[in-house]
Amino acid sequence: MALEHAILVSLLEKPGSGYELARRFERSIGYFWTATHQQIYRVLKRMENDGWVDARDVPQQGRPDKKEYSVADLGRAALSSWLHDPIEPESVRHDLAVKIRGAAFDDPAALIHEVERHRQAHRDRLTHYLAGQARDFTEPEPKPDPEPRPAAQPTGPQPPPDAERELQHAVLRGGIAYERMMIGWLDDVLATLARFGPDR
Amino acid sequence: MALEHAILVSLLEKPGSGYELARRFERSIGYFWTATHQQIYRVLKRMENDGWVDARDVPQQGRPDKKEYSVADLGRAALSSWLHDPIEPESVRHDLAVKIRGAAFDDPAALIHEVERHRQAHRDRLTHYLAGQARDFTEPEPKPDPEPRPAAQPTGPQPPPDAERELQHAVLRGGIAYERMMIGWLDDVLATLARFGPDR
DNA sequence: AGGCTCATGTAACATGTTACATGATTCC
DNA sequence: GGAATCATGTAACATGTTACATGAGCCT
Repeated sequence: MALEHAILVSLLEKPGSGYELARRFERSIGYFWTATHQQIYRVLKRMENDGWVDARDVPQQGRPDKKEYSVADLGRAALSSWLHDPIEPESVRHDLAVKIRGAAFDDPAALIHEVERHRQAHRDRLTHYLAGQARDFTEPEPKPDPEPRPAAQPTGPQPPPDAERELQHAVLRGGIAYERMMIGWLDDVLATLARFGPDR
Repeated sequence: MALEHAILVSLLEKPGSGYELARRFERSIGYFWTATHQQIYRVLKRMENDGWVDARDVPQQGRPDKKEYSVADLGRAALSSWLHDPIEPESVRHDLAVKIRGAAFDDPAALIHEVERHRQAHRDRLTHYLAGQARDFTEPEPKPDPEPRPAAQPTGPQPPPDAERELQHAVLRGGIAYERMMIGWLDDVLATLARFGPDR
């Protein structure tokens, strides 16, 4: 499983509390992974016990204190080892595809609204991703980091600092490609469903 | 959850044993849903208890007997009701995307082989889908069913008989679009990774 | 006063994965 | 004789989901 690893990556990109992680999993990380706060708190506790992350209490004004987590050496090593382990290419799970094949035994036309809803959701996500891309990845030259990184971590190899940004962009382009593909396919499905009108 | 519904759809398309279902989940149904035989046996047992499916012992020559399941009226009703319930558009989970973002904190070039492996797996699947499409969906006219369906089931509306085939094809086209998208994206990722060579 | 956001959690349950177990037949 | 396929299952464990719980402060 990779929830732990997704958390490690997110904390390496920026330390934060369980709550903040949960929010990120609704946004940028959520492009390719989802998790609820219950899951995150549970896993985070285990990771703390295993020494993968360090926690530090951060008092705040006007807000409850938070525990800010950051990646410990053991966590960094665990991530590195996972990165070097091959994983099986997963197959997708599409509830909607089950519905589409199931519609043949019910009323195909009744599915049109559902498919249109999904199409709209994918359009919305695409719009959101494109906005994010325009916001974060339009500068022709990556701006020279005005404040250099705190310090090079002691462990492991150190890729150039803009690798982080470039690879985030590559993943975002994947999200964009996925949403575009889905919109196109759902149009195809709608055209197919339309051929089985309500009274045929 | 939709494993039960995926099983119902598969059994409506053709009755079969748990073992046969498990095989189908590695093939056609597996395009959009996966399940191991353990899961299938467990769920199938529950479905039988709930009266969603009927089981019938089929003795075979040279092979162990099998329990052939078929969809009962209650199961058909359950499927129909699920089809009419809206579901949330799911977000994807891509281990590989976690790895790609994680590579920024390790050695990006070390990921190249892994990404190439995945690209190959998607190419293989695409080839397999295209072969299936050529095999099953090339006739310009759907062949007139020589042996008409056993009998119209008593429940629910009855779409035209080629709806099943057409909708299966639409789902397969989705699989094809997905694999093509992934291959294109992984090429993009490879080009990005290549910019962070082993000795930069 | 009521609802929202920030912040962290417990408990129960549903699903999914991995390992193990059995036994017949067919193919090499 | 050994491996693969057909066929069905149990048990233990890991993950993921849903519901519930608490409490401070901010906004209207």
